[in-house]
Amino acid sequence: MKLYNTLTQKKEEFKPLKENQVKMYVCGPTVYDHAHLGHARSAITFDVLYRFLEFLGYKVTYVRNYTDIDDKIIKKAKEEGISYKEVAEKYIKSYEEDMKALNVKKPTYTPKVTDHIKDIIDFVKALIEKGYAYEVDGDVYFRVSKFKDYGKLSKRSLEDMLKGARVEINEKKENPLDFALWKKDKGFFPSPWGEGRPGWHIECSTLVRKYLGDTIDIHGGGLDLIFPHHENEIAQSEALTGKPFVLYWVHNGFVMVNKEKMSKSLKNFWTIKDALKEYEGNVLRYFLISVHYRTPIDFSKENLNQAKQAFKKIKNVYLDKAFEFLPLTKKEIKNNFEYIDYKKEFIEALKDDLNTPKALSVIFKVVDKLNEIISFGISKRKRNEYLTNIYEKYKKDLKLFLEILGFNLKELEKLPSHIEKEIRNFANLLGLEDKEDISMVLEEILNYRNRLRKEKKFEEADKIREKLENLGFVIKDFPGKTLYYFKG
RNA sequence: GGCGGCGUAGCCAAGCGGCUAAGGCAGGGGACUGCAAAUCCCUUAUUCGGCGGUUCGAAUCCGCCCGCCGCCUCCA
Repeated sequence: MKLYNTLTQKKEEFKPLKENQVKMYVCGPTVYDHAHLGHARSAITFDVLYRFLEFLGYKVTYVRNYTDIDDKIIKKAKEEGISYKEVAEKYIKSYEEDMKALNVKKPTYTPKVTDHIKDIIDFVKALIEKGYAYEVDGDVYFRVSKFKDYGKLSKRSLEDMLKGARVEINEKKENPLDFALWKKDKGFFPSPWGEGRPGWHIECSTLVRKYLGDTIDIHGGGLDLIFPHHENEIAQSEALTGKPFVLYWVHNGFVMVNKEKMSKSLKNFWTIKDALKEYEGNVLRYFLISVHYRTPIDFSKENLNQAKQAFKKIKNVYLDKAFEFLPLTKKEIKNNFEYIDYKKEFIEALKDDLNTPKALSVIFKVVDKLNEIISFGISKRKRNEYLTNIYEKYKKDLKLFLEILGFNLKELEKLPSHIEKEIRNFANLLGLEDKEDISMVLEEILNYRNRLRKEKKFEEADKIREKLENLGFVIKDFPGKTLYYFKG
């Protein structure tokens, strides 16, 4: 497949270091608050990449870290009067809930920084030994001037950066651009330089090396991490190992609100939890992948509602069982349907730098085909083997495509618990036996209703239909059988 | 100032040198249905921010201009 590489600023053919094996690292959240839609975009972008690479047959080792020690976490802990560990724990839990709701597949490893302090210290020690770092009064800094490739990812020279002014003046540093590897801080972790804690960038370099090795295939994150975070990671890692750190740098674009970046400081963010109150996880996923991952995406309720409507079309056909309920005939039914295999088109779209909008358009082609067949079958009031075969193939393709893009199919078919409760109450009211499986309960109701229809007690039967429709079900009667699905 | 990105129908969004400019949302007309929902058929950009240039041929390449945004400080 092709991937855009920030380092070369080109779309490149993706060739991992080891054939059929991919090592991927993505910067996870700093856990000091609930994650917002920007975090969701990053998580979902790389989730789709992860799933797609696996689909292509690669064995992927995917690592996403939790930065659970940092200035902001400590600040938050002070504000709330709890320990930094409690803050981190709380928001890791929150993040994991969000990931679950968005159906983001668990990475192979999700290490926490505080579980790897020793590795970090070893890393820093080695950098000092090699002359790439120096200690001043309990702090350790990276000596930027010693690393000749500094700036190669963000495309800026040391002179440019200095001219950029806004560089913090720190008397301790040899060069204002040197960055902290270790920060002196009482009460944290013992080290050869006294008690302290890791600087911001060192944790990723350390964890990459520990879990994946000196050179990895893909390193991802939001565009805003290019500088300084990823630039500094390169400096640390390549200074230590002398080997290329990352083959493909992949960065996702921002979530925008009114043409401004969604961010904490602008206070224009929606947390994932806020969004989930109004939109199901599948809809948020649809919204976020309906734009190519490198293009900025505009967040607004209007756009989210469009995504909701669009996704509903997919959902409807996915759940529609009308065709399967049509009576099967051996006779030929004159038609000009033929199966078109869209798999290649779908896969090619994703192979082209993860073109998810294009992939979605292929899904709609399959959706249309299915709807055409269903509609045709209903108009003839029957189906045959030929049509059923095509129908089933399309249905299978649809399922496959939705799975690759990470949609939660189980969630699609699941009934909201309050609806389930109402159904049970209703069955009870009709004097029907309660069953554990809710679909069995529904069958009971519909069987009961069909007996009424047989006895020509239409008025009562219609009342039952009305009740189910009010609960959000689509009810369609066919000779001897009744079709239902929950549309919400 | 340095580096990077964006501008395609009412809205969202693919396309990145050549078949009739994908797809979705919204809208209009028709069909099906007792009604509704879902769905089907038809319909919605001679044109891709502007102006030049390269080319047999450009939304796609080059130049200039206009507008918007991001990074350069913590940030997905």
